[in-house]
Formats: sequence, C-alpha cells, structure tokens
Amino acid sequence: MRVRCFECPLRRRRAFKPKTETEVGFLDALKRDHLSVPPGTELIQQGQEDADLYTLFSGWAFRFKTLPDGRRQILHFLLPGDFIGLQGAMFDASLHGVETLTDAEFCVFPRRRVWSLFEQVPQLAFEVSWLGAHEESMVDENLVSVGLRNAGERVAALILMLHRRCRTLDLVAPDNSIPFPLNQGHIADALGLSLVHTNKTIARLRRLGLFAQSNGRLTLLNPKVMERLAQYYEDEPAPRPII
Amino acid sequence: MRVRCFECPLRRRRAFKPKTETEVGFLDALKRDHLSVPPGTELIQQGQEDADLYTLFSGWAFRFKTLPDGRRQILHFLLPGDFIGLQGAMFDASLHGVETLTDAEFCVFPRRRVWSLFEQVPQLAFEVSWLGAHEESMVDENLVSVGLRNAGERVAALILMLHRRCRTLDLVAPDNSIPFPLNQGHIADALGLSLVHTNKTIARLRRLGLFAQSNGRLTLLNPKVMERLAQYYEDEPAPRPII
DNA sequence: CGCGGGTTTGAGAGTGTTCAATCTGTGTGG
DNA sequence: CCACACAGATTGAACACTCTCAAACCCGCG
Repeated sequence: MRVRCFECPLRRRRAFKPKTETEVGFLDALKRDHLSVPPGTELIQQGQEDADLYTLFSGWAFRFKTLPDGRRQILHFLLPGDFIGLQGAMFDASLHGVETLTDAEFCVFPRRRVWSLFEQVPQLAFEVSWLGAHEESMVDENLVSVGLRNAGERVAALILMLHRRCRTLDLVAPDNSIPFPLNQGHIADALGLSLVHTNKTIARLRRLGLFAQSNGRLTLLNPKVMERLAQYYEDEPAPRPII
Repeated sequence: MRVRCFECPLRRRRAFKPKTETEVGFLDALKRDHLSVPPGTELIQQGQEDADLYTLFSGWAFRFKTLPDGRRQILHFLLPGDFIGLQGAMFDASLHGVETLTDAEFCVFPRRRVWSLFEQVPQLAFEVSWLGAHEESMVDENLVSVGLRNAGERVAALILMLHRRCRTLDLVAPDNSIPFPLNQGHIADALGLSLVHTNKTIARLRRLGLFAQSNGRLTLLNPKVMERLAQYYEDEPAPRPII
C-alpha cells in the first residue's frame, strides 16, 4: 500500500529535520513506489546497472561487498530514514549489494530523476549530499573498528553504535533494549572476524554482564564499561535530513 | 602563487571531465586561496570546527582517524584532483584529520559558500556529490581489504589500487613505476597491521618478485599475480569530475 | 520425529603482535 | 672529514589472538 510523503510518519520523528511543503510535494511526485519485502531480500545486487534509489521506511538492512571467492564484508547497517543507492545512481553499476535483515518497506525513487532533484530543488540536493557524507562517516567508523580494535572492542563498538542510532530513532525500550535482528554471521561479516571467534567473543562479553540478548532484542547493561572498552564516545547527533 | 581556475593544468588532464566556461568562472570566484605546504602538514585536524574545503592540486595526502589512546587508522589516500572536506562542511566538526605525505598544493574554498554552489550551479553540486560518493566507494574498498584479506593480500590490493589511480592521472612512468611517498608506518596504519608484520609481508612480496622499490618510487613487476593474490580487479574508470 | 538454521564448544594450527636490537642512509655540528 | 643523532627499515624470538576443522546442541517447524 502506498504511503504519501505528505503523511509520512517517519519524517515527523524528532530525529529528522522538518521539510517545507514544496520539498515534500516534490518528493511525493518523485516517489515511484512503496515497496514491502521479507527478510533476506536482495534489494540491490552488486554490479547491478539500473538500481533505483530508496529510503528505508521501516525495518533493517545492510550494505555489503563480496569477493570473487565468496567472502563477504558488511559495510554498514541501514536503519529507517537511511537513503540508499546514491553510489549506484552516480556510477554505471552498483559496487555493493543491499539486503534486508527484517521485513522492510522502502520508498522507491527512479534513478533517472536524481538530476532533476539537483536542478530543481537545491535544498534537497544538499540533503542528499549530507546523507551521503553521513553514510561515509559511518563506513569510516567501521574501518576504524576493523583496522584498530580487537574482537571484544569491535563487538562493543558495533553494539554501542547501533544502540546510539536506535536512540535517535526512539527505538530504545524503557529497559534500554533495542531490536536486534542480526545473527552472529552478520556480526562476523561486519567486523571481519570468523563466526566461531565472534561467538566466543560475544559469549565472553555477555558473561561479563555488558549486555544481554533475548527474543530478537539486545539490552545494554553496562554502557559505561562498553564505552571504555571500545573507546567509543559520541554525543547525541543533531536532527538530520531525510529524503 | 595563485593559480586561476581558467588556466588550471590539472583539470585538463584526460582523467577529468571538461567543464563549461560558466562553471570554471564560478569556481574561480569561489576559490579563496592557493596553498603550498610541506610534507607532514596537518591540513585538517580531527575535531576541527571551521575546516574549509580543498581540492588537492598537487602532491599526496591522507585522511585518518585516531582513537583516544593514539592508535591511528588511515582511511584513504588522496591524490591530485581529490576533493577534501565535504564531511567537515556538512557537520559541525570534522570527524577525521588530513595530513600531507609530500610537498602539496591545495585550492582553498571557503566552507560558508558550499551552499551557494548548490543553489547557483546544480551541475557543480552534482559533481561534488559524485566526488563524495566516489570517496565513499574507496573507503568501502579499504574496509573490504582490512576485513577480509590477509596481510599479503592487503598489501597487494593497496599497491594495485594506488597504481590504478596513478594510471588514470598519467603518473605511471614507462617502466611501470609510480611515485610512492608512503613509508611502512603509513602502510601499516592503512591496512590495520603492525609495523613489524607489514615490513615482513612487504619483504616477502618483494622477494617473490611482485614489485620493487627504489628512491621513492614503486615498480609493479607482476600485476597479474598481484591481482590474483588480492582478488582485486578493476577496469579503467571513466573521466570523473573535478572541483 | 527429523530437518535446518543458528549457536555453542573444544582443540590444534596459524597469522599477526609485541619487545628488543640491529642496521642503513642522511643530515648536522665540530 | 669524522662523530653523532635520527628516522626508517629490518630481523629474531616469544607470545597472543584469531582461524579452521569438527562436532554437538538447541529450537521452531513441517
């Protein structure tokens, strides 16, 4: 079922900067479709040449690359409000794939019309660039984890980052828990660790009482120690654009 | 000494897309300064709040982040034509530092005026976004290296990537050598390896006859084997924008 | 009840790290 | 011209972290 940008409930959350009527009108005209897919759907395939642009409306997904021999690296995780496919729209082919972790909905924008956005609504073009720069900063952060931190620190940093992102989206429950649809394979592929070692590391941190997991949710039990362990500190971000 | 955009020799190289007179005129008006600095200069500091935007006009540099305890991760290397500081201009503070590897020159653009570029010259705004997306794709690639490849594969992939980038800039000499201002510390910090292990890995690949180094240059001796080792294959890129 | 995906555990083999020294080439001051 | 300082490159050895292989285990589902 179609969701009109005028009534978009996502945009209204306090995480996002408000838009003018004109901007919303333009986006509503630009939006080609509203897509619902199950977990494990490959929204964009690595190498795909005609990938459209999307905003993740609900659910979780991730961006990844695979090597010829099949090894997979998860580049970063996508949460509601994230803009998807800018690289694909700029280059001939998408250099990465995108796959859903949960049931997910997407707003679909035709790739042909990106240029019209730059031409006609500079404010939206600026926000697209902002989102691109923001995505890059998250990849930067992941690269720091994988390049500099050991297994325990990486797991801690990943969980803290996801928890912080959920906080800005008001997805944190009163008991400090967040939805957590990743399995250990995803975590391993995101952190550049083997599945077995990821498992043992998670078990160790859990035994240390840093966090707990149950029925698809993760509860932060000791953020202080986690932050010290991962050397990960970040303040509350200001409201961000949404396309 | 000031270099006017009208006479910019860099832009004329075949690596870069041509610009209209209007675009060049706008950029020439936007350009505030032409900066020359020695090797090891910190052009942008991590956390700096008023960082301007730059185009690397000549020389090499790199973008990096450091953890509170001093460990440093190099995010990616900058070559002539690369656009610097978009993240810094979009956010309150720059989340990374930028440091030169060689004598280098930069075209300086005031951060206040980014918006005017989006507002007045959509084509340039589009190209700024293109460059941002392109930079992200390079960080993606590095993350794949650090997350998935072992030491030998990482070194091979890094050298192949730098060689390919030099090729597009016509920096490859007839003997297949490129300028190579990185020391082993930089390589280690870029690849997430210790200095000692980086040294031993480089020595091994050199003994295998894959490449050679002498007086600040690196010669690719066996690209085929390198590509197979690193599983790194990439075709010649199309001309790209330059700001 | 059996299957499959995801999780857990143990053990041995490596890859990569740390510590500590040595070596080399270059530049500086006497 | 030599002594010395210094940064970067190199080497060896012991140790630690992470990987691979192999096997169980758990749980929801047909």
